[in-house]
Amino acid sequence: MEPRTQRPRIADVAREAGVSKTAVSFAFNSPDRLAPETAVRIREVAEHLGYRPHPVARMLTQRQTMTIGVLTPQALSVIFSNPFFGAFSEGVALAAEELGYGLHFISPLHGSLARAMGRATVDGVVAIGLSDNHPEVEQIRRAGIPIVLVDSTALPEHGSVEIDDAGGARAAGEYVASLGHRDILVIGVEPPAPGGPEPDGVTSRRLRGYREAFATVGVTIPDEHVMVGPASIEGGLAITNRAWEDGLRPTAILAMSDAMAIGAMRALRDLRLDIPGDVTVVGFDDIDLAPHVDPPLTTVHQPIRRKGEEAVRLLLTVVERRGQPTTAEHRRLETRLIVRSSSGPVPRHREEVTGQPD
Amino acid sequence: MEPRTQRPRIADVAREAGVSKTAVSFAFNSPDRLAPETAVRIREVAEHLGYRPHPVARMLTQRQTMTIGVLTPQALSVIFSNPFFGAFSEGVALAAEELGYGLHFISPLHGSLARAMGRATVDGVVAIGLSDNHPEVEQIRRAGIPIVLVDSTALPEHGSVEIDDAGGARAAGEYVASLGHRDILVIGVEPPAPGGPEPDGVTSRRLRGYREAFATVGVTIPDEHVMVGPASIEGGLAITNRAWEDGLRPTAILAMSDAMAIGAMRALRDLRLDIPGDVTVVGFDDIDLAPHVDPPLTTVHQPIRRKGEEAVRLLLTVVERRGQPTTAEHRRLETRLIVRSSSGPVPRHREEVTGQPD
DNA sequence: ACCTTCAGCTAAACCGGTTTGCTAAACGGG
DNA sequence: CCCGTTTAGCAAACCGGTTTAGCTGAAGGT
Repeated sequence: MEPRTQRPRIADVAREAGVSKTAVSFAFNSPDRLAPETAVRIREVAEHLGYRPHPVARMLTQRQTMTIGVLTPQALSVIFSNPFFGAFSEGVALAAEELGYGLHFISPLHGSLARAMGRATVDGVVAIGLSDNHPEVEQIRRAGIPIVLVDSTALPEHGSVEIDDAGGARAAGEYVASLGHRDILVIGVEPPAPGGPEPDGVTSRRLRGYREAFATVGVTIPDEHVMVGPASIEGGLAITNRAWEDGLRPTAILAMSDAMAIGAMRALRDLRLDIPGDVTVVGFDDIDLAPHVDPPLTTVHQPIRRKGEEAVRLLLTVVERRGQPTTAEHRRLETRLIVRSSSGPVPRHREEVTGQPD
Repeated sequence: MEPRTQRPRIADVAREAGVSKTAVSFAFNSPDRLAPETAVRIREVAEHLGYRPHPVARMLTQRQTMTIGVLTPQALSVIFSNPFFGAFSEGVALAAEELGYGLHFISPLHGSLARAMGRATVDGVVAIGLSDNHPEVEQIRRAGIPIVLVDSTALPEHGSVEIDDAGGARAAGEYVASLGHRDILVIGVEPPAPGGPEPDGVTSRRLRGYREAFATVGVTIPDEHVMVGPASIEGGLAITNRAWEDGLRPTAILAMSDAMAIGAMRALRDLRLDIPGDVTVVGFDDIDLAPHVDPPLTTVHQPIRRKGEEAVRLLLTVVERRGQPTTAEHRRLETRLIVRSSSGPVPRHREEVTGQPD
């Protein structure tokens, strides 16, 4: 009776080939330290037994995993629904694959990101959208593994990649203002952790840009005209409906994500409103599908894939020179406004009622 | 001079707390085997030292990684550009997160999927689009870890989740035929490995469905009217352009992926053709954005997220009862045609020239 | 003939944890 | 007060590899 048909171990190969474990290890990792025919024979025996070195054991001894993590404060099951994240992952994957690293996605485990980090066997992580006031941010930082922050509150000690959020938002705002719009609804992405006001997150930076733009024409966007929700089609849809229920009748919507802008357009259409005839909609991200939606979306372009790529390259430079205390590098990528067909001038009948009231 | 500020090990905590390694381990894993105050003290010392059990070492001893892999024969950097994959991953992530498993994406490493599998520390994998004639399929199978096949050639020994490809395609074909179309272009997804004809892959199954549908009206779709490429917007765009350059002038395009259908629509628009006035376009997948593109896409709906979820649940039932030789379960999910606005009757001026020639 | 060198291989230590088997002290019942 | 049981904690083995230090025998040099 077979004891159990287990996966063969290195010792099994060694016994079968009549050599030591060391020799088997050499046959795989440094064949030059063995007589050529011995190496060949060992590999034949291994092949015959179906032996593959156990990756976990190998990781343990080599003290590296050849894997990088993508850390998100949101559940993967929600963030994957945003095409932005797909494109970002594409960039990450591109660089990781090129450099021979595997990819591990890390999201909160039973509500705790730190716990998920603890389980993850990675050499470094790219954190996306990790805000400064995340309750576990300290634990995560001190995990002792290299981190690159993307779209997060930048910190001197970690590398970071971000975009010119304020600039992009300002460009969008100025453009919309120049079309004559004065009654604006801003749709923002919900801070990952429902914690505090996230003083310097992506949402705040973009909001600042919008506000700066309107300030130049003497308009302030009141807080009640800024509504946040999950960065998805449904999120944008729900917010727009809520705004209309609240009695808001903006002539333009500035959304901080294309997915949300698309949701907003859906809601507007359901309200029998024309885009851009009745309402102008401007997104943010410029996802692949932005030119293909109905109507083609005016939006702020950002180099999403490149953001992923650069983050990985930055990360791997610090991963690969373990020890040397690298000075953290900070990169900022540019944004630019892309005007398509979802934006237009203020509708005639609204021109008088808007503007500064008194 | 500090020897090196390393990550603390269990022995450091043990020494500092004046107990054995065993006690430290117990403090974390089975506190009930220790006096309460001892457990607390040990955890305090650990916290103070910033100790976290090393995940790799833990995996080694527990013989499980609490991670599942998503295996794709394509590079992640290409497959992530298809929204279908995003939605699928969403389903996978949903089930994995719920059950406390992490997610690892496995794609070919330096061209070899088997090598990538070898590196990956996972308890099981969900393989998507792994065709039977993939050169490394045997090695992957014999890796000795549980596999569930999705959209792949099903095999009795592994669990599988698939959809009614032929049925969905047939429905699309019948609908298009009923609109009077007789001159069809089929846009298919390229088999992952450029190997052979992939006799029973997704592409073949869907093609069979299309052909069955047209057979009922006495039309055969010639091989020159079936063109394949990467499942992306660019893929669909390129194929459509190539078809027009080849002199093809179909009145309807059946695409096996929404992304490709969207690319096809872009190409048609660039050719100054109206959709559906001049050409009808039908997709496959029904991605989230399908209703939002211009024009809203007629397509075959499949439960993408559920496919991911079910695959993971299937996988974990076999992962969790290691040992018992489970009988592999095979699930097939339904598809249905969703008619939107990208499809319509054959244009008048084409009605006479089409039909069965002689 | 003797020493050195080198090729080819091995035993043992190690990576950082968990688990098993055992011991010593405290407990408790009669 | 004695003996069986429990409690608290420890040493050592183990998971499955890699790596270091060292051994052996044959070739090469003089």
